[in-house]
Amino acid sequence: MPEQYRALQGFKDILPEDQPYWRFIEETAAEVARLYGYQRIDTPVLEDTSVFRRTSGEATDIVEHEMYSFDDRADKEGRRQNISLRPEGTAGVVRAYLEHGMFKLAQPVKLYYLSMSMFRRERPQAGRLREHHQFGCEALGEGDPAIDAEIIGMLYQIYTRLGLQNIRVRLNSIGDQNCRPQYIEKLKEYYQPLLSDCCNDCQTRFHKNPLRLLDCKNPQDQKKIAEAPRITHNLCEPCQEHFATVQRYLKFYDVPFEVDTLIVRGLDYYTRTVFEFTSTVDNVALNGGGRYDGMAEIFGGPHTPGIGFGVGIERVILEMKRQGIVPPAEAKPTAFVVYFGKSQEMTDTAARLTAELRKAGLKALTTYGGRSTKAQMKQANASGATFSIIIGDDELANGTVVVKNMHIGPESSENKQVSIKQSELLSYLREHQQ
RNA sequence: GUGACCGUAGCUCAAUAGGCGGAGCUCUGGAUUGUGGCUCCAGUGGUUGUGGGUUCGAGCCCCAUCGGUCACCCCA
Repeated sequence: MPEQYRALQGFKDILPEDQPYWRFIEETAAEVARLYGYQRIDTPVLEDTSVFRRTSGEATDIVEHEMYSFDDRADKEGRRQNISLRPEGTAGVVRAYLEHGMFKLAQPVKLYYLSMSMFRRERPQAGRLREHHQFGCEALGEGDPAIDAEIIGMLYQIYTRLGLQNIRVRLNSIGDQNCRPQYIEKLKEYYQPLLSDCCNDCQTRFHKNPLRLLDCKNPQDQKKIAEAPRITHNLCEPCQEHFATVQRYLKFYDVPFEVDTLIVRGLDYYTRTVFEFTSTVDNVALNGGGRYDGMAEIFGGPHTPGIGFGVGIERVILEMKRQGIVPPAEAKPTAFVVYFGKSQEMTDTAARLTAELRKAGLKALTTYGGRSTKAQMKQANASGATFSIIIGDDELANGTVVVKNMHIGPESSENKQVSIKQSELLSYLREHQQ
């Protein structure tokens, strides 16, 4: 296969063998989301670049060097719009909320999206792709901390239903427009005299995005982080109360969370509550989320509090595999029609019976192209079908079929096959399947 | 963007010291001309990622390039 016809770097085909994981996660997530009153939305994969730029923040890594952005073809006036593949889901949903006037509906408006593609031009590695998929929820138009707890509780319930264990839930509050600027000043004051002793990354963080100083993993800086002022000790009164209430409500959902004052998140739009669920194996984030009370105003909309999260489906699948969780398998066929002979009457009969079973809603397979009897039976066996439906010359002559139970093993003395009228096939299968 | 490791059949991997490219699985056919699983036999499948170099001779050594994996950065 010439390399030019391979999938692009960081892009992956999702093969049939992995599809059961996807279906299991999608069905579980959607079911729980509906339980909490969320409604599905799908937004376009392309948006005007400013939708992401203005919300995520100009100086974030995602916007600065990870977006797939390009000029669209020129319109009639020769203008070119710069558009981008979405790197995250929230901005598009908020854009849609405003565009369709959903702020006029009863609030909050609770939306979820399923397996939407996200694109970031990073170097791929385990659990990180250039196209990945997220399931996400956004609750718009409600600032009550109860909804923060609700959304985290819902997420936890989804993981529980998937069978995942040992998931770390980490929670923090990064304040709002009132208290965060003051905290950042305090943090910079603290770091200023230590800066010359900090790693290179931290030196740039200090100027570019001071909150990220707390994110440094360099050993030489850990002590500085440990003694740095905490955001949670510097929240304004309303933020403090909000955070306390979130934690109180969270207990109702039995979520074993820990407050981690060091999680800050990579997007600028977050306010107050932020959270991450991580695998305990490698601490990699399975999802991230938080409150973004200022986003709608960035788009010129009315003040609209909001909170949401995005779950990385590929990462959840990785974690499920690590924990040995096997998703429900695809249903096996009820019947596999085989036929011995190549006459038109024979092939017509096999095709007709197969079609009738399918029209009746049974999962039925058959063979094509007149293979040997043994080969057909092998195919029937490999398909996992409960019954093979066997048609030979004798059956053709008297309008019957042989129904053979493929699940009865070779060592069993149990009767494996019966001859029945073709007209009784459907009712026989309905009666005897599983 | 930085770094490390790895590229042999559809998949998982062999190939003595640089000396005729192999096996298992899968797939196809057969052993049993109308009956699967177990077993046995046979077959299909390769420009050893690509291009150059060293050598009498390169899957193996050297250089380049492309791709993959992993880590850093960052993130889901």
